[in-house]
Amino acid sequence: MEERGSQDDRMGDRAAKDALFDGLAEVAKALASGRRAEIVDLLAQGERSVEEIATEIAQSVANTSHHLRALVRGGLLDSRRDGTRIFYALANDSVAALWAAVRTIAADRVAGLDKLAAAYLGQRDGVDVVSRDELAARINSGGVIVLDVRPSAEYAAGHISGARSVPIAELRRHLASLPGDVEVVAYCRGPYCVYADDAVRELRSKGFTARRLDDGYPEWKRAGLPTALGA
Amino acid sequence: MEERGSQDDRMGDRAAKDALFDGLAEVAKALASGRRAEIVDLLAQGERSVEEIATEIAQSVANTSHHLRALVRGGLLDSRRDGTRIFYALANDSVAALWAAVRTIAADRVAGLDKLAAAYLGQRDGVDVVSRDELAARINSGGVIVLDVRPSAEYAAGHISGARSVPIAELRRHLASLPGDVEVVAYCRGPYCVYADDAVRELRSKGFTARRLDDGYPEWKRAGLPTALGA
DNA sequence: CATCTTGTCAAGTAATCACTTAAATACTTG
DNA sequence: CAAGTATTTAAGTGATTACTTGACAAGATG
Repeated sequence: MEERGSQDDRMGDRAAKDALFDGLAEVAKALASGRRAEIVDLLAQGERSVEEIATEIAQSVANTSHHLRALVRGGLLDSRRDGTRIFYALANDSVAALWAAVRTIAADRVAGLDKLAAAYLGQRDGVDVVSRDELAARINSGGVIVLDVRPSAEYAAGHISGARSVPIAELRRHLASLPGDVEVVAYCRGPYCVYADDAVRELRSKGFTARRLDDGYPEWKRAGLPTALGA
Repeated sequence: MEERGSQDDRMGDRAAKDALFDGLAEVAKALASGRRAEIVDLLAQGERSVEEIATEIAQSVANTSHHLRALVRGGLLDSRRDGTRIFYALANDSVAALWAAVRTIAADRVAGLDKLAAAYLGQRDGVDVVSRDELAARINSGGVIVLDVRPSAEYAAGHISGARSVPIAELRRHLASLPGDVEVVAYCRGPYCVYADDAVRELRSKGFTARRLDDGYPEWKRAGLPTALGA
């Protein structure tokens, strides 16, 4: 049995401090798994049922349910029941801020993340980006076509004002209806969503001038830029 | 057999996506331990050597070194050598933002965190708080005494402009020199630092009007409010 | 009510993590 | 270069975590 120094006594109980910081770390623990990070990234688009989430992250429903519980315990998610389904959503805006901070730090400072991103998103050499602010200005001044290449349900739940819904799977079908002399900007779920990169590569290979928004719809909305609802 | 959109492609994507999000989750993993959270909270005050950190979190130097490596790997810390010592510091401002987001979510939404905080900091019922902005205004208009109750080395490394250094251990000695008719505001390392709470309780028990700043020096500095250096 | 759908819980296994002690490095100073 | 200090690495152990399969619980619907 070791005796605590007088310094520790003045600082309060060591065990209590440890417990408090363990409690604070619970929040980080909730995000400390690639699968749970995928869930948060997905739910930044809007609420989803357990089954939808399980499909999206390619895990069993039981395992997904387990992860969701961990995220709720960490305070990152809320759930609500609607009929036989339970829908999960981000608890509030500070969760989106937390996820954004994690992404920023990872992109700036985690060794090898650029390679992992390239492996998933494809070579980004040919994919130029537009910032939110630049795109907002271009939309106002005209002369740009904005494509929302997410699944159409996500477009319906909220999209950039003036954007056209062209899910990536249907892009080929819409190529003919795009004017060839206007720049196209594609966007999707966020900086680590593959749809916009794929769309830009496809468009460029067909002779269009195309770039991607450097992040996605959630960031656009969070920045207070104009959005619209419905089909 | 090169079919686009075949199952093989999707499975390849899946592995790459998992790897990418595992990489993003590395950042959260770095914070996902109470001891590492304590380290980040401490380093928000400024850089520290391994030994100082080990003492502060009450762990062996070897174990602390291990935790520090994990934090560096997650991109949260940088280190520099000075003579025989190695000093660690937060890598940049987004790490402070990350830690602030974690604290906000934990305080708002983690069940039982209020009890853990009370157990460490003591009952906060009698400890009223002042916001940063209110304190900044009060300092400008005069009529308030600001006490920095952190160890004097931390005061020297940076403090709120106009604050007086009164380490908590020396508070009793300074009581006589404080005017009884002016409000006293104490601050320390942050919302989960115990010094300011202890100081306010001590001052109030001696008849002073006293409150604590609701967060601490790092948040003050991050908000761009006036600071000063040196003794 | 019985039955269906959706989601959660339980038990088990392999992998990872936190911490310990002991030894090895990296640098400074004599 | 040798000695000394500060920090990292290695090896080992008990605890925790992620995921699997199979069973169970809560509502919705006929």
